[in-house]
Amino acid sequence: MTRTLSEENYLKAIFHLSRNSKEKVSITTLAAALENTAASVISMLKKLTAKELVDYDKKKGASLTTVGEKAAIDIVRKHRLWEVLLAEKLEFSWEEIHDIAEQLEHVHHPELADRLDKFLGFPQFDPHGHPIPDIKGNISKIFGTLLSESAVGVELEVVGVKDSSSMFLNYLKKLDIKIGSKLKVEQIIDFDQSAVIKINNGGDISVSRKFLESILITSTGN
Amino acid sequence: MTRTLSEENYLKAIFHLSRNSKEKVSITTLAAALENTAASVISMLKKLTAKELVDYDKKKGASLTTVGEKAAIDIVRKHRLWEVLLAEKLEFSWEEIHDIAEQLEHVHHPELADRLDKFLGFPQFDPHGHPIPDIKGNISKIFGTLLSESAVGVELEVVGVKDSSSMFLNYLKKLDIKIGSKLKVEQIIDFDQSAVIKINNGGDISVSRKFLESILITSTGN
DNA sequence: ATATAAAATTAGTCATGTCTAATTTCTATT
DNA sequence: AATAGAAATTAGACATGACTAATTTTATAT
Repeated sequence: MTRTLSEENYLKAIFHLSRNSKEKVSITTLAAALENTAASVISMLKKLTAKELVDYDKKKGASLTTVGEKAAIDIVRKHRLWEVLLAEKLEFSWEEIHDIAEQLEHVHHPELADRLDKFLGFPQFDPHGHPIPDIKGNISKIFGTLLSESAVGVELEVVGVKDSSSMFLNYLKKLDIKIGSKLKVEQIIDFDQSAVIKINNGGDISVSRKFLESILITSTGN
Repeated sequence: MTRTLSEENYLKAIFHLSRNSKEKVSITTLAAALENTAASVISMLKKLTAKELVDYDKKKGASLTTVGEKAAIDIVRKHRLWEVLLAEKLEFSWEEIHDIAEQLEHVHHPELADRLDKFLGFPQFDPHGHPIPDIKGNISKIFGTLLSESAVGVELEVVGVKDSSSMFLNYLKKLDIKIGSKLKVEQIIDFDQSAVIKINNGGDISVSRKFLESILITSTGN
């Protein structure tokens, strides 16, 4: 029951997409996420259905079976643990670790994740603020809320990002935003839902709605 | 110029085989090492020749170009560095690390090997006693000599193995032989070149010629 | 020198996982 | 209910990297 690289990437994509929207995933959505064609997606879903990793209903779309979900969580666990190692031990930066972890997550060994977990001191979150599934596959609820949900004028602290692309992370780097940074929403522009925010009590800057929806924060209680 | 998994495995195999025998490598030898057919080897050698990673002469066999050798050394460097991490940090045992490192060696990132090297404290040898190529690709001469070359009655210390297969390493584990173990060749049997050896000043045991040729030792000067 | 065995090569097949180009099936709107 | 547009599906092609089954070349022993 060894899984190919492609199979693992499909499982992971279905997992993330159905977690976001909480629904079954359509062919078109999957195709966009994986940057494949709809035809390719269909043929792979047939294969995964035959392997009983995926349930596919032409009306409602694809979802993971119990076995498929376990496999997906295992990959996500490895991805996030490797990210911690890359960032904390090998001193890679926020925007470099994702692409390396995309490769490392496919390394197979029954004990690898657990050994990593132990070596790293059982971290709860990866460097992007995402929860690391535990040895049993339990995933703690995401920590923090979206910056887009925050009230104006409240002191906030960055606890994670929803987008791990190096494009976004490089942008954050340029803005000097990292986990722990202080933010405050100064005003929301009705016209396009963009906002003016203050970073680390410094200058104001204008950001898009998409930006606000990509950052996880907690209120620091002020 | 990204290399596929298969390409990398061919480069590595040619590197190891031509290092052992110091000669160009034949199709048959490569096929045996990679557990592929001769036909498959030929078609891959054509591809690698077209990419200028390999020189292939039908009379003399295959060898690596300068670029090909650099690529091979890079893979070997990553393999051995990962083995150190797996053994020293993640507490995997001698016989487990090779197979995991076979996967990890194919993870690509321009700085990964150097970051690992630094984190691990610039190790000179991997857990099997093999030299780790440095950042420039220089490989220190192999440390130790073959147990098969040792004189009878001399106190010896294990510094490495030539065979990293889990089959051999499990055998060593059963015999309680690891790096640093004391050995002494008690006698050589003329008939089949097997030997009686003493392990850690304990009981005598009989081993084959093949065994003697798979262990690297130094004399402890007694 | 020639027969035989080993090694190398060629030709053609196959599985995997993509793709494009139709074609069919849904879905939403009028 | 008819229909336009979106989504899903099918059919067929292709690259990769394996394979088997001949066939040719090379090396070796008599």
